[in-house]
Amino acid sequence: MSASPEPVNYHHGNLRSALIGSALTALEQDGPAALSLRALARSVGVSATAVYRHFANKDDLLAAIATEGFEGLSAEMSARLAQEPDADTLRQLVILGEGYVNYAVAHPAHYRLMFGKRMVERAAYPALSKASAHSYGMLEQAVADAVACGDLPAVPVPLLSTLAWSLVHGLSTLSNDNLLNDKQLPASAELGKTFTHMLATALKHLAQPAE
Amino acid sequence: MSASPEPVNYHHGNLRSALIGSALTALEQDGPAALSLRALARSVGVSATAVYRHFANKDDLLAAIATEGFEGLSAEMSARLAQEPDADTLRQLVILGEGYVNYAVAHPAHYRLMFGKRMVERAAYPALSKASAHSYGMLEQAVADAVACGDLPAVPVPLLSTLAWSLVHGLSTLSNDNLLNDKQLPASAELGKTFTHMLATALKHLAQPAE
DNA sequence: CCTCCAGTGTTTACACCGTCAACATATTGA
DNA sequence: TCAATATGTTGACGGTGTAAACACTGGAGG
Repeated sequence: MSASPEPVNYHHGNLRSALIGSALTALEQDGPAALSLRALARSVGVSATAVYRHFANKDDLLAAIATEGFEGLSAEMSARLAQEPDADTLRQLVILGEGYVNYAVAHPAHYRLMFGKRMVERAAYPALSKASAHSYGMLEQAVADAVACGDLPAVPVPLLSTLAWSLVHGLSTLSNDNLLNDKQLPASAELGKTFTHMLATALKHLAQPAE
Repeated sequence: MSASPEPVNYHHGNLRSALIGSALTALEQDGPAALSLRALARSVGVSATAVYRHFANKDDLLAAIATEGFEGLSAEMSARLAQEPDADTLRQLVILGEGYVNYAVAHPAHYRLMFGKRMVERAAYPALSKASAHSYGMLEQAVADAVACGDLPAVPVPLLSTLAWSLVHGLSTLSNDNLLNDKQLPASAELGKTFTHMLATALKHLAQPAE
């Protein structure tokens, strides 16, 4: 998808991407803790230790998947922005938020992994750090633009970004964790739009003087 | 702390709470995936299978700890409310949010566990469901009160509650995951107060007509 | 064409894990 | 006092992540 040469035919064909694909399916069902490298190897018809020709260890595999997740998240947001080239800065923020939440609910396993405990020490995985920084950068840039042209008040950009990020991240995780289901909230397909209203209103009025 | 008889002296003394305590220390360091029942048993000087006299299995142990976490969260929020008995409804909401975020950043391992993948199926653990419902209930109640007395507009309470919860939950998890550290944000001890401003402003202006 | 080598996969082995079954001991209540 | 029950132990089984040593394979240089 991005930077790998991806040899097409060797012994197995392309073990690396087969492993990632199979891992993702398994993750969707049982979560990262339940994912077993051995079962994974079995599922693609390869011996247990073959995995180690492509990944240093389990965390390395998971980091690769998480990286792919951030790339997908950025792609989703970019695509939505591109669809609406004339959006003003506030509208851009809303689009980003919609894209964010939509990606999260559409890829729960990916999303959970991206923010899971195992990935907290991103420093160990440069590609992951870079991908996640890029996603966040899109948000921060949009906030900065909005502040620069006066659509948002001149409040520190990191504070505004954090607010927006907290909102979309919180909504995404709560939804993924089935913590919103028993209340009369929109189906997850509609979550993005509900969020739109929430964020647009909050942003519009945010950061007025405290009192 | 709440509902257990807690026998004071048996074979070990009180294995159950010793295990919970030791588990919590281990969780603070390495996360739930890295917690080993055998290492846990070792750390309190007991054989591996002794754990099974007190917990059905590993998840059961974790659920007990998560339950304790929700009780602590509710307690924190209650205590803060009690300190300020004359707060109006909006101020109460802010107090709850402050308490929430403060608890989360003060007990990261607890918090992560409470919302971790393993605990998603709360239905299997009634005590956990109850404790988590109680925490959420405090928030929803405060929102409902605010709406009832006109301090918040007449927007569906679940929507408002979800917004507030998303915000505090998102901020809490981002902070716990060290995703806010490299930006100029207040030290975690001050996170609660930063949040206060964010939430107070957002709430005050939320739910105006979309346009 | 042959040869060699790096890339890829396998076998074997180790230490650890969660958990079950059978057994041993301690505490308590009748 | 004594049996029932709560608690802890030993031993075993199948699973795990991963290190080491070995084997195949396919392409590059002669």
